[in-house]
Amino acid sequence: MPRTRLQDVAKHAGVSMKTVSNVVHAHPHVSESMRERVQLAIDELGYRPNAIGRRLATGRTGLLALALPDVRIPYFAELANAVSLAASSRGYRVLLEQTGGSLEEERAIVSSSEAGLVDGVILQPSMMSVMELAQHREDVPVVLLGEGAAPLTMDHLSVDNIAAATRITSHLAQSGRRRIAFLGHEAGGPSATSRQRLLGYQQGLEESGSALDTALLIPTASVSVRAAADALAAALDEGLRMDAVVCRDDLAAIGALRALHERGLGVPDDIAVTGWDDIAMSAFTSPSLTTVAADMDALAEGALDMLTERIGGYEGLGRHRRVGFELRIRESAPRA
Amino acid sequence: MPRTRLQDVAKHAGVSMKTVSNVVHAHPHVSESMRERVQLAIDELGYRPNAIGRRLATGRTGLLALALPDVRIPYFAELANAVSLAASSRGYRVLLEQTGGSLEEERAIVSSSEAGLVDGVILQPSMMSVMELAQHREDVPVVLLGEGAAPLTMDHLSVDNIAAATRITSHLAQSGRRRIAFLGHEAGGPSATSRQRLLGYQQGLEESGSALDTALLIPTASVSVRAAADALAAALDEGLRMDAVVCRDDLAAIGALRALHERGLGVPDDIAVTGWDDIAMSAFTSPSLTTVAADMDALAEGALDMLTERIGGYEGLGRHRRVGFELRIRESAPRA
DNA sequence: CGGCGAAGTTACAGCGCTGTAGAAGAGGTG
DNA sequence: CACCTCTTCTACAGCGCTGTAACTTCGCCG
Repeated sequence: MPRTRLQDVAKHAGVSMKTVSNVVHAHPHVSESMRERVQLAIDELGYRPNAIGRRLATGRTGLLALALPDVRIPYFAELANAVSLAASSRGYRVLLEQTGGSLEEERAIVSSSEAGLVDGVILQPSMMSVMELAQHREDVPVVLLGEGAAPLTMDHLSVDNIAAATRITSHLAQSGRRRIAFLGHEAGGPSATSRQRLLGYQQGLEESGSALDTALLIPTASVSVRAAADALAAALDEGLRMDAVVCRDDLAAIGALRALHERGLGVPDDIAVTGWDDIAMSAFTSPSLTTVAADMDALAEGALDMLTERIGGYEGLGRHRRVGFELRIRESAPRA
Repeated sequence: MPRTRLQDVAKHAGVSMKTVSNVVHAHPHVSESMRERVQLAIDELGYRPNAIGRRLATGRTGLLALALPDVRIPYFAELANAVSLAASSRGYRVLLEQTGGSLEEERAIVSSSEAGLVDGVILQPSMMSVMELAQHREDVPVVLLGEGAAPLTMDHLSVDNIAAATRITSHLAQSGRRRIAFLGHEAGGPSATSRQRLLGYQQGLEESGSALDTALLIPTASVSVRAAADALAAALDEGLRMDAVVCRDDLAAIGALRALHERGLGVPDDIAVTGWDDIAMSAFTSPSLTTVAADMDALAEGALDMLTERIGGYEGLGRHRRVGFELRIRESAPRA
């Protein structure tokens, strides 16, 4: 049997479709008696408005796409959670799109062959270049997240990774560490994120008067716990010595903890370790991780704000905003 | 300026709208010359079909809702990833709905006031009762995931948690453990999942001839690393002794590792620990975790299969399927 | 007591697309 | 060459809803 439609309710109540529509959406200018009559008909027929019909008529879908590499990476899970909450508080629902960090998938997101499905897109690019992003068709508003460079024409939210890396490196230097390694940038050319963290690391070393020793830069085959553990293990086994490791992210830090533990090296006594992202787990590793925590709520709220403004018709140039961060000092790299 | 519509392309190419539609969807019975002519018009005008219009006309949206408590919990992130991949291989896209484990949110999912938005729902319920689930309006196909009891009328996929808990408990007993504790069921009345794992734990003890000591049942205030660490620490500090801990999930196990480490207890030498879910992290904790791994791909594929069958019109009774699991034996509870 | 504005309600034309039925054209047969 | 069968294409009516404009009441003022 076909579902009851607005029309059926209207007929049943003996009123126009539009009046039923007004009752459903609690529009003003509907008399109390009419509201009751229509509501009765709605209840009797068990009417539920059809989302698609409305969406077609209004042109708004109430849907946002959130495109990120992989929700299994804890940072992105946190992001998905924050965006999802921020979206639903504004009446939007979130379509989860995993790009797997692949160029094709990212391209598919920004120039989807189908239009009109989502009102806006929140994209955390990892492969697309600025130029390519800039050339995307302006059909749907896009907010960019993350550390990559963003075109002037698009909204962008990021954390000042250079500043954060400088801070965390300085923190290690101030607590007396002298040979501070960096672990976890991609072996096959660092991502924009890794690059910024490396720059900040370098700046932190300079500010504290330490020399940069490129031997202390330990790349990994991929962004994963295993790759980080393997890479650090190999470096140690080859005789590389250090008294601190700035890790590209918490996953790498967890890999580092594992590799150090296996070799009987104490953290933080022999080697201090820092992570990045403040994933839930980082408070519970042994030792717990000193890490950089981005203001995730500000990130999600900011993205939603910019996106809703664009959806609302704002046409200005791209806004490039930074959200805050803080160091969470825990056991793996305590204060001096 | 308004977007170009099917109609515009049709006019531009001097053909009917339907022909353009046929070209767009690569329907058969379109001559080659016509296809070229229409394609040219499409390219010239930069036409992109509007998803909503089609959805209204066909009645299918190509959207599925995935409702789960919280993507930040690693198990659910893995699930979201698997479902998302399985869905996109079938041409569906996934709407992420977080219920926060709250009854209201779960109810809102199954009896959403808006119809027609999604073609189907995959729901991992945590609070709703069988009866309540059964009474939901039959507007949209639903597949249930997880260990809760499911109504006969609805499709359901689960892992045999009792069998798995029996296996992992037996594993501990076989490796010589005698005082095996259970950590992590909810203090305020265990969830269906915890209940089954407890039952399996009990059965595993029985099969190996160990007595059940209810003092070894250690509930936690919530399902989290912190709560588990706190609960186990408190139990140890009160003098409770054990030589193994079956944890409700990997998060609890990580909390346990932490609590044991702080007290100088060796894992697995003094106390063996097992987890559940085989989250990515569990291979990299120190020691790495012996854990139960559900066949996540089978779970996602199975859910999609059942859902697409329902969407395709299957009207039979609910199918209740089990997916496999295996023990991943790692350092925290090695083979005897 | 006619006239006027506001409140409440209705009719109708789309939003952009597809399914159906059938027209037009191409090709083959007796 | 009339007739029939395919194939290709078109016209049109929705899918379920909302925005707009117009219409009807009604209370109230001069």
